[in-house]
Amino acid sequence: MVNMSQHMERDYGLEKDDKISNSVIRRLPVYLRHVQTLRAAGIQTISSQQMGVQLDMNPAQIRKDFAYFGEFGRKGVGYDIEYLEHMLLQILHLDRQIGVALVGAGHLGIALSNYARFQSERITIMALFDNDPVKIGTHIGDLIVQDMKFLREQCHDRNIEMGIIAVPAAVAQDVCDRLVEGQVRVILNFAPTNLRVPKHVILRTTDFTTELQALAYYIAR
Amino acid sequence: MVNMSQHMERDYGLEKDDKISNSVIRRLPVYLRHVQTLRAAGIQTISSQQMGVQLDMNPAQIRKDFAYFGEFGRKGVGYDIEYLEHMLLQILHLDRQIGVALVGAGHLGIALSNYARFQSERITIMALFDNDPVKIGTHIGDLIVQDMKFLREQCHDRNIEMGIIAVPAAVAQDVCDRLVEGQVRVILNFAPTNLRVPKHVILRTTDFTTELQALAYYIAR
DNA sequence: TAGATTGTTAATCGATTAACAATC
DNA sequence: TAGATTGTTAATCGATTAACAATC
Repeated sequence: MVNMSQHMERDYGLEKDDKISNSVIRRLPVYLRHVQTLRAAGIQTISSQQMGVQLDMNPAQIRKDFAYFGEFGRKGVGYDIEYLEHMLLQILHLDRQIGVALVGAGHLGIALSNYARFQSERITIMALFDNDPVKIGTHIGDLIVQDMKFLREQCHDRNIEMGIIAVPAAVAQDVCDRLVEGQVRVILNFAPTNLRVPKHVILRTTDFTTELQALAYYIAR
Repeated sequence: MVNMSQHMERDYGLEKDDKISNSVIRRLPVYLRHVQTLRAAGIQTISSQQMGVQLDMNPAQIRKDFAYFGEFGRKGVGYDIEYLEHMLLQILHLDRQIGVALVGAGHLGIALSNYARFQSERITIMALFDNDPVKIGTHIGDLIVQDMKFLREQCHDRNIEMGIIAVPAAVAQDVCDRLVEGQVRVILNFAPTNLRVPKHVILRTTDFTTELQALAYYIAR
């Protein structure tokens, strides 16, 4: 009995984030983007059925994904677009500013810094680093490229929550370690290499080479 | 009996590529990269056990992935690194040149054109397009930026097999349609938008915004 | 031969889809 | 009320992992 009650308390404590799978999480931004498009078009309500057709997805999956986070819809009616957008933003923590450190001021880094600013104001690149003396001190947008030796302290002092690695593979692990030392817990890596992070750090690697090579499989078939 | 023989013939025709799942295919470039690292370090043989530790993967999964494509290993010994690399390159069609058209000569496009050349010589960007009159005619590496109005005919005439979309979301569908008209069957899209392609075209979308937003979920937890 | 490791079948796990009662 | 659509449980599908006979 004691065991059971402890177990239930623990479940209650974790509440809604009771291990939502990554597959679900990665679909949320897709829903968000679509909902924003619909709102811009002046649409006010949508059913999972309609959304399924528009996004080429199974309507049951859409309903189930939403239901993990509460009851957003109205039976017989569908989902209110504005409310749905509000909830998706909240779930993804995009209802408040998220500070990001971007490491690497090459073409990819510059592309990313433009991109992120345009697309989603709440994810804000607060600091940009490189180790090239020629680049350090130059302006990119409204950011100044800083020496990588300040990476750790800047992340820590400014409470930066996310790191983006856009440097060559050879130095990616070093950059990654510095981010972790600076208390960054969520890292997006674009370098084509397998990075090692402590268990408490979330790392996602997505690199061009791997994507292209995987797609090459489908050629000539 | 006639039906059965037809069915078997069809299976035989599909042979080894009898629907290997995308999850498997996407791991192949990871194996390839690792095997190349090992070879560069002068290592000649590896077991699925060792590889599992190094890549933080289940050894049974590694063996099963390889086994879809034949018997590469030696029982009691492991896999010959050089032979494994050879086979992975062959499976991914990286043993011959693959012609790529890159659309978008912004920072992302330039980053991609550097990247792809360095990493894997066989995936070759053969043509680069943009619709900005200022960029058209300029050199990027050893490529000249061409007007997008030549996209379709160039892809068709030069037998380009893969397309990369690195343009803003607003024009991505138009670019995509032109690639398809030019007989390109495999497309990697970096624009944050849901593109429509005919069934016979393989499309993979990977965009920064979606990745960042999905990762934002894991912040503050 | 003894020890190691593959290739493959069976068991498990997890994610997607179908079905339907609840209800707007 | 009748028709529509959600939220959720059950069924299905697919992918991962364990286990082990075959064999180097």
